[in-house]
Amino acid sequence: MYDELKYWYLRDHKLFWTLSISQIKQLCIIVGFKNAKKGEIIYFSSSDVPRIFLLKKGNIKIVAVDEQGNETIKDIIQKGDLFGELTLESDRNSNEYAKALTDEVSICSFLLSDFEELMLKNPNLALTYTKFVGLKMKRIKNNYSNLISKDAKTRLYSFIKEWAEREGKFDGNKVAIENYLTQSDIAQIIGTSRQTTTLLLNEMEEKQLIYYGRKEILIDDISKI
Amino acid sequence: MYDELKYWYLRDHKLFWTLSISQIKQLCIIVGFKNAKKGEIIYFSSSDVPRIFLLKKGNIKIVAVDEQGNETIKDIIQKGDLFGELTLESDRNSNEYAKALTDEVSICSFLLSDFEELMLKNPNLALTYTKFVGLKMKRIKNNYSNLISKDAKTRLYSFIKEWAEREGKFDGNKVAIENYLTQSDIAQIIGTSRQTTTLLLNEMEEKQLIYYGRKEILIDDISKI
DNA sequence: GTCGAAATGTAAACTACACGACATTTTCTA
DNA sequence: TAGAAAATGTCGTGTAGTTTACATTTCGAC
Repeated sequence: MYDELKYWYLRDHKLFWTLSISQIKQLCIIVGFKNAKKGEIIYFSSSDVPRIFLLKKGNIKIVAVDEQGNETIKDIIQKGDLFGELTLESDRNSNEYAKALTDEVSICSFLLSDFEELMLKNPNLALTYTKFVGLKMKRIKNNYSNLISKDAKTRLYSFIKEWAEREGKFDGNKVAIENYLTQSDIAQIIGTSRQTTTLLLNEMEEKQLIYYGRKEILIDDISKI
Repeated sequence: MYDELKYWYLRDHKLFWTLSISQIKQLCIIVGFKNAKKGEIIYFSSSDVPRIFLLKKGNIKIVAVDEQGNETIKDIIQKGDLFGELTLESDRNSNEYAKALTDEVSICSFLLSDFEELMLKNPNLALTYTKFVGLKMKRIKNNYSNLISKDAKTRLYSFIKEWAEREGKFDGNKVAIENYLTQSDIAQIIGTSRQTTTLLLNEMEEKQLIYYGRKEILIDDISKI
């Protein structure tokens, strides 16, 4: 891949705004690339050197499989998110993989060591990165305390609300969300069975709160959710 | 409080190992202090400037109270942990407070802005801090995926196991944990009712897996949990 | 267009767990 | 050292939500 193109891929990310053009180009030298289509499974070679990944386009889910073969969604990564080994230690015991949720997915990666070096040279980058991670942590924590105390319906409602607020296209109180998740995915995220999710979604549709489609979810009035 | 003492309070924390003595002393100038006894509630004035807190001694829990008055444990903070506003934005809607879980608790705090400034001057600190936050996030994520897929018993087992691994005193396969949590606390953390937790703990005791005391928990063989 | 797989819909039986309602024990405090 | 307040123990009852099991719909590949 041409260096120029790589440069453009990084340049418009918030995290790198504090860097000069030459610094970005320097980071680009060590960038790897991967493209994928919907449904495709992306494995990360664990034997490799630690890497950080940046999702440039599309959405992916990180799935962990335990000994019994049960799948759990560990994370939904969205366009612009960084993911991967944020710490130094890597998980040896669990095998995780990523699956593309949207039609076109592109991921770029760089070595953790290179990123660290850049952070050392550029403290502003470190600070921005820290805030990035902190924000993400806050989100996870909120989900977490939601899961343990509320019932399935409340969890679904707050999931949809949060999703809408994060990604939806607003038109007054109406919101349209591009739906890249199956009901089964949603079920796993909010921690219920697929059937319960189906039931609840239909219930919401009957109440005219939302319209659920495989490609799109329409919310009539977000203040009612 | 004397500057010398403040200096000693920070000096032995992993996060500040990369700093020189003079740098630590500089940070000390802006440190606030708070001591508390078991059961005491520690409020953080939200109208204040953003602060970062460092728990020097003891254990505390962060509790959030919603409109209905339901309490949810948001976090258990241990000796050496940093907590507070890791991002810049602060929660206005929920009122949180901290409660001392152990007899003697001491918390020191510094201004976020001062900490950020120090990070800018000292990129190594920024890097270490980043790893700190990253590690914490990983822990939370693991708990999270545990909560949604497993039943109460499994959740209790993995909670105790993790607790033991983090804080327990090992003697071969035997582990002793200093218990600063009530069964009600544990119940909230793993997301069950107090009664179920009591039931399961007694069951574990019958099976000779653990001994549960209010001051101490003894695990006979951690590999069996 | 046809076929097969994935996604969604529906319903009955079953179960883990919450919840209320106490009894008992331990700890704190006056 | 008594008495109150937490913490823990125990037991029904009720129910939200899982599980199994299949029907129907939708979508993509050929």
